[in-house]
Amino acid sequence: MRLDVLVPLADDARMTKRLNLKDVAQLVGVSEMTASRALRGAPDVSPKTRQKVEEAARSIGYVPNRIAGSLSSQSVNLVAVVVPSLNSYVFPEVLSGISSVLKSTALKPVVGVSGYRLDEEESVIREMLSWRPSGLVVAGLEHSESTRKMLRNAHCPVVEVMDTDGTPVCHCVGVSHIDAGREMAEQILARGYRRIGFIGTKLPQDFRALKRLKGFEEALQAAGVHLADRQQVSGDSTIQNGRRLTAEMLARTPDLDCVYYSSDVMSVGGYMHCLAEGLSIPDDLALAGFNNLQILEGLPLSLATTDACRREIGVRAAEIILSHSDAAASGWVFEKLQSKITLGGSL
Amino acid sequence: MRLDVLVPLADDARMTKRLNLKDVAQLVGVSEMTASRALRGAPDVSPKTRQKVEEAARSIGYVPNRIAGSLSSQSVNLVAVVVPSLNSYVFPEVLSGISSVLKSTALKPVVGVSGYRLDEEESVIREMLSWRPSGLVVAGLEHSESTRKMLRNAHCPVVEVMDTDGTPVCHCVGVSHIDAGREMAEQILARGYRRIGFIGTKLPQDFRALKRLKGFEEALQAAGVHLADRQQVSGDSTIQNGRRLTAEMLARTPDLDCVYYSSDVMSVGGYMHCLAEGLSIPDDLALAGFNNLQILEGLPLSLATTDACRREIGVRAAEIILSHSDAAASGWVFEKLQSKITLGGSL
DNA sequence: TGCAGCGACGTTAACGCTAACATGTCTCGC
DNA sequence: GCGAGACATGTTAGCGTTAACGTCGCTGCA
Repeated sequence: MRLDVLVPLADDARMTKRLNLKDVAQLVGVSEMTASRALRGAPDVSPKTRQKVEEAARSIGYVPNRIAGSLSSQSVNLVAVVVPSLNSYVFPEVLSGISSVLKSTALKPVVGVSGYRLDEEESVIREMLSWRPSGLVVAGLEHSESTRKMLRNAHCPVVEVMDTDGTPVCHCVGVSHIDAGREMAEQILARGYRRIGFIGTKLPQDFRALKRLKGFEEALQAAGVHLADRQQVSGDSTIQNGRRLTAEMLARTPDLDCVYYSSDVMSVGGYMHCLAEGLSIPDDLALAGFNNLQILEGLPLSLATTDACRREIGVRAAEIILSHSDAAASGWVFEKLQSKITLGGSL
Repeated sequence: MRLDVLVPLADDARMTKRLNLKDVAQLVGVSEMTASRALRGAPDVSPKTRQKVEEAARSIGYVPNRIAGSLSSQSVNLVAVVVPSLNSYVFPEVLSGISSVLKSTALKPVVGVSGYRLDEEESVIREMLSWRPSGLVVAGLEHSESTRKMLRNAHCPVVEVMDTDGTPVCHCVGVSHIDAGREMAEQILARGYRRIGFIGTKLPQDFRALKRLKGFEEALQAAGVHLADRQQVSGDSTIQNGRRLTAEMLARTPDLDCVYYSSDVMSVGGYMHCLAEGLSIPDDLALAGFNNLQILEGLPLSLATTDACRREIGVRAAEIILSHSDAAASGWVFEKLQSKITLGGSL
């Protein structure tokens, strides 16, 4: 009687035993400890034994159980990274900076998304800290009080990134968005524009966009200028929204000579509106955005923007985590990077 | 003698005790088990006790140790998601589909990035499986043999997404990229274009882009047409690269009447070249891309593309994970979604 | 020859939590 | 008043791994 057609194939994971170190060890004829050492590359294993263990593990398809390993060794080689969004073209570059530093180490980044909401951020951070990571990188300085408490109590280095306008819990790397807004306003004013609009998103918890607007308006006011128009959309930062809002704003306030956008994504939308309407930039309308996103490169016209040092922020954050992950290092790092304006041809 | 100026502040996490369930339980005066039940919302706890435990946990800032919890309960409420890249504007939308389904459940997505490299994919998947997730979603059907073995042995549902041209290890949700390439070629041919170029990236392991090219060329050949020119860049898919390659290709093959790009990001670059050079689309040059990315919306001209159903793929993948995460469910899901061409005004 | 020293392995006891079972305690119906 | 049953809580024994320490045999040198 053929059994193999009656019982499920051993190939089906559901039917196979969950493999553990003991299986590997027994197969080789050594203790679990020796197998563990061999697979981790720990010392005190003869080359011959090590090779046999590795072979056995491979042959049966053993995957170590890091849950047990981490519980035992009290160490987790993960760095939690909490960002508001992955759609915005902004944070992947921060991640890339982090990864580039971590990839030569034993640490791995793990991403969580907070959706620009402090309550969601709190639950994401709680979840990540419950895995006892070796470090935590979180975008922004604004958090709920419970979040702040968790961050203070976290037994790992915590780096708040992107922003320096506020009081960090611990380490901090970023740029000043108030300064960025202010500087762009000054450049705009210096070029003689006076009928200035602002277009952004309405996310009440996109604090950095609000800070840029704040700095921007302050600088305008210092020159006795007020925003001629201003609109914030409730949706995402998209090219389409940027285009639509620009059209609406120009319809409402036809004498605008310049628009400042909360993001390059939207300023590109403004540019598209101008292209479609045959408006000349900067003669008919000047445009400025923020972030120095990659989508700006390749446009026929170089749009004014401010580089937010996203990649460098990621790099520095990862470096701080590394240098503080041994509990030995102490001292808090507060690093204000200098954002850099590019004026391009749109101002 | 004042000790408090000599010993570090209790606020500093490094100096505080690592809190565990016992601390909470002792504070309330119950057993660890009762505290555990209370905090997990398990039954068999009186409302009064539950409240006291929750209060105590909050007051001392206790964060459960999910490593220990998962080891004990043999269950991890994480779903591993492995994608080639987060920069490409493509995968965040898959993630968003996954998250939208999972957010009403106890499961959380965890993202890993493989960088369009099978060896890196293998190590990322090994790492993720070593955390014993409740499910694994991975982009693509091409994997190293070891990866395939791990996926087969994984004691959790595995869903290969994006692509249906190949043999999945287990569940599969995606579209046929060969078909997508073929259909676009047919549309292009139907409109009378015959001098057709292809522009893409050179990533040898972006298998889906290769499949689109394959389907595209097959359909051309079926009509007796050959690619007039073709160039693959070694860098990323970027607007700038799309623009540059378009310029170079037109310089080399001036009589081109249509270009098919491996991605919308590049076709937008082609569009930018045309804008800058005053070329009329589609009269001077027709353009077609792939993915139906958000960046297409808001452009003055609607560019031809194929919608790859990215969000829906994410949604379905998450649903499959959910319905198979109890080991009871069985049967493999193979779901070929229908990609949809949009011709817009560029063909 | 004796023994320090080292390399290669094994043994034990956690790590922090939870499943499963055991133990009260209180209510209710007869 | 008393046992059945429901509920609230406690106890025990792992989960799979690793840190720390123990053991054993062998080498080399006095």
